[in-house]
Amino acid sequence: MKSVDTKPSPDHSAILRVIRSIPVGCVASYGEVAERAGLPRRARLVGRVLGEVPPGEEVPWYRVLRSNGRIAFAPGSRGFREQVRRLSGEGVLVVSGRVDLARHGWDRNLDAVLWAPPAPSAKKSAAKKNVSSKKR
DNA sequence: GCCCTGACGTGAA
DNA sequence: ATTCACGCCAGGG
Repeated sequence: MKSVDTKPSPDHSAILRVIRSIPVGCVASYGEVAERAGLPRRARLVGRVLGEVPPGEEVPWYRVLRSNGRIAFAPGSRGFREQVRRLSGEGVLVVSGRVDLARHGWDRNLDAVLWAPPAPSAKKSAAKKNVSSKKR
């Protein structure tokens, strides 16, 4: 036997390693994963690798989304529903196939969360008595 | 080896 | 918010 074995590509394992390290309840974009794996601009490779991951592997593939927080699968498709289900199961809110990265993003800037942005509803209702009705 | 496709990303119109 | 054009790169035909 010379070289008929599988492909232990370092990039491949690096990507899986990063994905496996995404905390529960958090999500990351393909681009982020690629970057953290030392492969900047290789977002597509991340998608390809995930597609090759055999079922049964302990890889939280569902925590990986597009850079805009949208699920990569076509809405309504099998994978789409499965991903929504899994994310919801971890407490990640998914609205219209989309996740609020400022809230669940792994790479999110903590300032955005700790500083608490001004009430966006100040335009419609000029603060009646309940300043915050959503978030938290 | 060339061409097309794709679990992507970003900037511009 | 949407659509388009490009950039990137591994596979498959």
